[in-house]
Amino acid sequence: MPEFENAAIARQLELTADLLEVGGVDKYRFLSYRKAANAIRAWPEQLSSLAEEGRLTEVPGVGAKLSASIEELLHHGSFPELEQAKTAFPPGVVEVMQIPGVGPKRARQFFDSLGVDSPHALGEAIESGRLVSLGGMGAKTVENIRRGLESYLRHQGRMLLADALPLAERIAGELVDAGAVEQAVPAGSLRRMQETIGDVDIVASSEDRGAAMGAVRALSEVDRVIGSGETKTSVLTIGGIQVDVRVVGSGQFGAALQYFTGSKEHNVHLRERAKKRGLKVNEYGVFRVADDGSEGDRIAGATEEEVYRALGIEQVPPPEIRHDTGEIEAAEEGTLPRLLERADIRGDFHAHTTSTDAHSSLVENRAMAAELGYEYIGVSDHAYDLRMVGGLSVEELEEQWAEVDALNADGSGAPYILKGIELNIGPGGRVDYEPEVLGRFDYCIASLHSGWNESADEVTARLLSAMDNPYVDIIGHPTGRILGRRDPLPLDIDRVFAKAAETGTIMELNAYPDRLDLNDVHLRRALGHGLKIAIGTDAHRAEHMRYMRYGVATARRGWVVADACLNAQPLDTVRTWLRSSRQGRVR
DNA sequence: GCCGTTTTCGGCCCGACTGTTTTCAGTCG
Repeated sequence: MPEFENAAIARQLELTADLLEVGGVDKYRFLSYRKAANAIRAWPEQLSSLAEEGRLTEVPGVGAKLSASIEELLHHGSFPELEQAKTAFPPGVVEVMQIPGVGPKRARQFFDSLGVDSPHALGEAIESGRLVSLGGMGAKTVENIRRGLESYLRHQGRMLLADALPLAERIAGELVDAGAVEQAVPAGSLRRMQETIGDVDIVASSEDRGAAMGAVRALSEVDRVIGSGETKTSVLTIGGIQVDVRVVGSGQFGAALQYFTGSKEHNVHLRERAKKRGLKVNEYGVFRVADDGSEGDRIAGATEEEVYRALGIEQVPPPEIRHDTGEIEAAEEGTLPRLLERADIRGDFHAHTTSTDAHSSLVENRAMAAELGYEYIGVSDHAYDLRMVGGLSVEELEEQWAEVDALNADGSGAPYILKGIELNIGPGGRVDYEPEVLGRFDYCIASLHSGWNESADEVTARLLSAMDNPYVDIIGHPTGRILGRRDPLPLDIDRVFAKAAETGTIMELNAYPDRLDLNDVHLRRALGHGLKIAIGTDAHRAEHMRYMRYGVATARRGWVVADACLNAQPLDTVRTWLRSSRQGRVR
């Protein structure tokens, strides 16, 4: 039942949690829904299979009650607790709760007193002056909420990693350069390289906090100061992005960095663990707890290594995998793998040229590949069937191949160019060109560019059938999602991965910032099927090849190691892998 | 609602900042 994949179940549990929180139930009750949702989102097996085998309670945080609710959800699309919660409050109230400055209590108050059941209705209540008339609502609070609503509506609360990270790095650099702080590092979801970011968190160290906070308020990017205390300053940038900077002493920097990197779930697990050992962790360090319960000696805090070691964890989990999905246990046992790094990458298989819809030439792409230190670069323009973006005819291919051969023979020592293509997966899973043409490419990527109105069975069948084609080496941007704009295709992802394992097909991790497709959860699942991953930037101009950074970050979030990554291999290994996928299938 | 090296019942993570209800509730991360 692919329409209820794990992420969808997690969303329903989170909605239930939010509704229960607005309803004001015991907090540990709604927290348990959230905790289970977190575990389910990252769980490597389909919950529907788990349910059939009666193994749902193997998921941490899922007990007797929740496993019954999940079974109901799988069979009937909902469950009694959710339905009951929905009758108490319309789901729009949950949206209101997501607005900065509004939490569960205020969302409830606005609904009860004014009937506010959507962000839009909240805007009307603010404009008409009804909000300020409520108890506890002063002019300043209402103004904060109004600005929060504005920001929420502007980018639905999230921005792309590739938009936020450069801003955060520029600000951190500015603070260090100004001499206001010793160190400044982006923390939070940015440091974890999450695909979208709510706001920018920066952790800094300085012995003169007052001066540091002043320097933050004086940053050139600042439009407005939201709040500024001894240790934290929040500002809104001219671009409407909220930036929070926390400053601590240098002896506390590691603890603060750890604390503000999160994730929340990771930190909760660490603090629980600390408590069991008679310790306490906060943003200032790791402390012993005295017999009377008061804070005792401080035993760590200057570096993250110190903090984790004080908690009996020898390896520092890389920030990208701090989701409390097994990394703490693995770090403790010392079995965390060495994750893929940018320096491991030797090439890029997904780059377009001016021959179709891109803005850079083959020569420019090759120059960028050289600049990035690559050994090889693939050209993968759109194939014939995608006429609207200038898909290449066989004659045009001959021209491109001649150019590639000439460039490869020019004796310049530049990265080797591989002849690739991005095929379109059409009706019935058919792809462009005849087999004789397909056999002349070094590799073929095949991608779905349609199917959002098809059923899960139809679109999955189309993809499986494409993988039966022995010339299809790589599946491009497998789910087709575009962050903030387009949902993923309704694929049965486990059937896709099983077929890929059977046919030796490699899955792409498309590194383009609004795709990042496969995502972290899918990647981990793909690795579980023994699949290989190819990270491609889908560059439509040479500079886009720098997006490899976000691809590598997403790969790390999915626990990908260099041995599983096609473009972390030397060229002869790449050829071997590509050949083996065709072996025994090409006549 | 979950869970067990403190427990099958009674716990369940921590601190800063803001605004307003002058002693604290709400929000945030």
